[in-house]
Amino acid sequence: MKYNEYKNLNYAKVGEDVLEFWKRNNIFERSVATREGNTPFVFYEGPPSANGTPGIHHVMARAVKDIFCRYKTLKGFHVNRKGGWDTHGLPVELQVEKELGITKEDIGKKITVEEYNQRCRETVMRFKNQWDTLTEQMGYWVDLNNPYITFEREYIESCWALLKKLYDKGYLYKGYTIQPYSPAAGTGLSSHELNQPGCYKMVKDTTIVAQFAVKRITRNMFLFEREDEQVYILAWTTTPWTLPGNTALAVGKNIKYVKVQTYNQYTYEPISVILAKDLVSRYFNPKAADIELADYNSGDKLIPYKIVEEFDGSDLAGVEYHQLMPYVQPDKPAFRVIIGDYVTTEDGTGIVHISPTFGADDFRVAAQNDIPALLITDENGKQVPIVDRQGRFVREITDFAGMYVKNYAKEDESSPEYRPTDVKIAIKLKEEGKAFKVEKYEHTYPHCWRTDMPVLYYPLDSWFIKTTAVKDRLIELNKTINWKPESTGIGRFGNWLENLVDWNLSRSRYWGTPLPIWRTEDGEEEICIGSVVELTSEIDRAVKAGVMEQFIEVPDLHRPYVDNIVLVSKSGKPMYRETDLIDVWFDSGAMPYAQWHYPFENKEIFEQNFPADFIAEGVDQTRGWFFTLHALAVMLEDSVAFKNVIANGLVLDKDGNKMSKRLGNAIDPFEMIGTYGPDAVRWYMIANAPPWDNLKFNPEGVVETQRRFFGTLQNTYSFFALYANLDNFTYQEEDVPMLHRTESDRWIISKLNTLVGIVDANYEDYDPTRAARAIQDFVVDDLSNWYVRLNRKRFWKGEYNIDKIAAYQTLYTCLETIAKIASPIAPFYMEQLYRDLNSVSNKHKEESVHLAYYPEVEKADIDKDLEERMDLAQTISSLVHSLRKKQMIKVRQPLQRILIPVLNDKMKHQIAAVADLIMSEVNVKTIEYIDDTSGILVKKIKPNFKKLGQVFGPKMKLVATAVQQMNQNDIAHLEREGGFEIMLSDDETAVLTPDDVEISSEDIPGWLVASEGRLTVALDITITEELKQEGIARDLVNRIQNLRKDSNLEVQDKIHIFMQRAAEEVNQAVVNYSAYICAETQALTLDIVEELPNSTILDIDDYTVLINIQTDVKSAV
RNA sequence: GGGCUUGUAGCUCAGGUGGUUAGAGCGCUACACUGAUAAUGUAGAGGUCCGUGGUUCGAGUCCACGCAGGCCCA
Repeated sequence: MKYNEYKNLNYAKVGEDVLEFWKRNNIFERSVATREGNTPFVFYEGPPSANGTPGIHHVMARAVKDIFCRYKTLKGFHVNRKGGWDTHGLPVELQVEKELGITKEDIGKKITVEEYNQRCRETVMRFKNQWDTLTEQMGYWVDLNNPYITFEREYIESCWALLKKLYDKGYLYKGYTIQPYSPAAGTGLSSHELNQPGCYKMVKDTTIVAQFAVKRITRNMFLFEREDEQVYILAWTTTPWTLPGNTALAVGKNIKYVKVQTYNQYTYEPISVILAKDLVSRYFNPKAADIELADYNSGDKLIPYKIVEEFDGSDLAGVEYHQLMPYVQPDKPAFRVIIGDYVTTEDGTGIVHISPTFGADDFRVAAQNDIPALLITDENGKQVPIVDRQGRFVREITDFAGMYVKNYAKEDESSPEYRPTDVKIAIKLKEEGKAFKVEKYEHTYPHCWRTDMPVLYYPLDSWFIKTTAVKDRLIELNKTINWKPESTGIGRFGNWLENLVDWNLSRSRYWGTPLPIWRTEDGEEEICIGSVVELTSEIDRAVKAGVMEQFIEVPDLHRPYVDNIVLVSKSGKPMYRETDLIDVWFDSGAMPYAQWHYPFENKEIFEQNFPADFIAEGVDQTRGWFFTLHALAVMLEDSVAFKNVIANGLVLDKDGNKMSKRLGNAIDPFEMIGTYGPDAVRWYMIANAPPWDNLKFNPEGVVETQRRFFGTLQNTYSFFALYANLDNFTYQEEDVPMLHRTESDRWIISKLNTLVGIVDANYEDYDPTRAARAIQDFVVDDLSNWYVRLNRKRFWKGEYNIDKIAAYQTLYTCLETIAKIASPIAPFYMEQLYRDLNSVSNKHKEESVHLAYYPEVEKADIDKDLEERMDLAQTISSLVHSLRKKQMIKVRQPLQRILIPVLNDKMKHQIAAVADLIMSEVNVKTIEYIDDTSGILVKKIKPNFKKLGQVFGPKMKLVATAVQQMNQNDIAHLEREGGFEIMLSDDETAVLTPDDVEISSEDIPGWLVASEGRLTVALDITITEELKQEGIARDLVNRIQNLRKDSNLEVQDKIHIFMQRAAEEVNQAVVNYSAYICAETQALTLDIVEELPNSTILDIDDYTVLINIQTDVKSAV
């Protein structure tokens, strides 16, 4: 059995071959099955939607998921991964509408709801094949055979069961939200409809800056200076018709406000007004600033003003004022100043008038501050706003009752009698002294695309889940979730929970999970259906009661089928389904339950798989999937839904721009994988930036990863395989005890074990990037560039002895361990590596690395001293190399010795232990150590700032100066006595200990030195005759090796060398080093001849040498 | 506008709890090596650590205010 050897490994082909192997041998299924009965590691798949093609960012997101599932499998956990598909929602609907060339209006007219939904069902899985292919090719292991699909009957039934549970707990209620509404068309508009071109138009509206009179109560007295002072808060509105609905005023927390004394320009009354400081100049003419308030005469054009006080927005919060237009009274305390997060000083007065029924922001801040909306009770006893659905003021608004708030009656606006309602309101406020300023203002305003009439923001019926009822629990449990990165959990998600509003479930659409609530027309009675069985029996009742003509089986829980069902209430009235669909986020948030058709079946499976140990999705899901999972889990199970979560960032193009098909900068994942193979793509994405940072995806980076990491690893394996095959090393021998292995063997094994621990800790901490980087650094720097480089000869030279076996075993262990610990990130390549090794050695019974187990850290094999001295060896070698370089002495020229000043015994022993390595690496004969006793060391002293800073603090500078002024004698004194007194000032001294400073050797007089940190190395550059000859010998070896290579000789081929007599130094070198040359070049004989035809001319420094090598001695000469 | 996040060499990124010469890889330049060779090694050039203030004996690191990019929300 031989180790596979590859020429020009094709990484894409590795992917294909390994995939084939996995499929043939059911490796994925077995990686789950072989862990059956072990502790489960629960993973939830956030379902993608297959109505679009997958992009490169999906590779990123899924690589992250895959890594931890594979890792946990290696650690022995039982990791089920059920796939899933998200199938409902607006994107599908829009795509279908676009393809059919229809709009929402046409549904139910040009096309039946049934046909429409059928189209959606077909469209949503259109690219499923592409998704499946990508899943396979990128190596994302997830069960695609039994996925959950959100449009399936069982799935929807589970959603219904959950909704009913919420309903029974009192968490489901009908309320309203503020939505764009067209009174002329009598319908709500989606934001999508509003974004149709031409909907936003320039209009000229009457705007009012209204004066809200501050109440003269104790709470507000800080705003008043005099008994008779009238203090008003100014607020601007472009929709005066909303003023009767005012219940609050909003200020910005950090905005500066001022109180200004002035006069009302319509009534000439003296007033004090409050507005944002930055906007004073917009309402007051600076020319009037110098006029005394007392000099004002009624009717003067220039109105004097005086800024008398300044406040922060937060000071104003809580100030109460008198209702501006007291037609209707609220049912709770209102009319006070609140903080609004969206208030600016860009226009208006920096104070915003709040009318909760007519603005979405208004509604939200009012709800957050417990400010009621102004509602009246209609003839049905229903609470309704003060503007009806036709856009008219209700009866209660006496002065304006029945008037359209906008011109929905299509009156002739050019007629001299025509007065918009807004103007009438302005006139009334002017008369009452409540208008500070009225003017026309031109701005854009949305219009209904069908009627061309202005849209109102208006409360429309909506079903809600009362998430605010469990807000504290949501926050509390969120704190137990391990978020990566942490800031998403406490920041983005935490803030979202802090500012929670009830979850608006309603969607006025067709393709989605229907709301399972039936109501009587008066809304008095209702039922929430929680299962198909319940629905069937209710239908049965309805048929018996006669509200339905005949019994129908429910074939599909979608619209329109459920809409055709009429149920009967307790009192015998017909109940119709609330036509809303529910938010698709409910579908995905329900997946922990619905994927198992829980609670109808699989109770045990559900319980074993809840909550999830781990989920991962894009950070854009924070308020989507992450929230709905969390909210449902808290409300239904009083539990978190997931314990660990990675919120990954975006994948941008190499310039940091968002990828889009339109801009043409989108990267095709299939092309990437096809070109570079799945492993390099995955490794690049994971190693380049932490998943939660945005990734600037540059294909050149993939190339680099492939070359630098996979290339190096593959080179190392090839090197191993080449010689192991020659020596028939199959790891059949007993492990060579560590004691009998070389320093470098023990070093790399020590490093390897350290690595295994680091990588384990990083995976455990859900930080794949650090894991990948640690592996990469080990492979490139430690294993390849140091261990293999230093030990090459042990592999290809000499007989198959214990030292050679130790080398093979060591390198084998490193490669195999890397295969295991890197397999979660690069599952294909590492599989091949593992199998290439294991199929020869049969060390493991598992035929796949993904069935194997994560290696244990052999603590006994970790030797920190050894790692430290190898560091020393590397640094010393590097210093010597740099000295050689400066002197232009090539490494092949041996040198006699290097000198290393040692500061203590430990350092000396540490270096001595790796002296052989250093000597062979830098080609010198001996290392000499010099210490204090030599008397030639020049030492350098530097303060230990960290330590001294803590002691001396502000006097640090004095200490530092004193330390730097110490001479050689002082340093010696300090070292000898363990203390040294320094002068800080004339009358202040301090005693230093050796710990307070760092002492290093600086120079060796008369030598060529180089230093780094505390290490200094001196090189003896004398080249004796003997060294010179050895250098020539080594050069000859080198040239002969080249000749061997050029002649295409195999590594093990023996040769005969003939050299024509050359310069005397060369001849001498050949004679003296004949044995060495022969050994190195696998030569059986080396002869100097007088005449050598057919020879190769070699240039060695200044010499010319004629050489001929032959495998057959007879053909020579 | 708000919340979160990023900003360090031409590029991609490291830089626990503050410590005085800010690092790596790639790229660039020069040299070396040549039985791992479509490799490798050594050296060099390259930095207002986004800006401005502040805290401190000492700030890439802590604080404040900005600037620029990104995401989510409005």
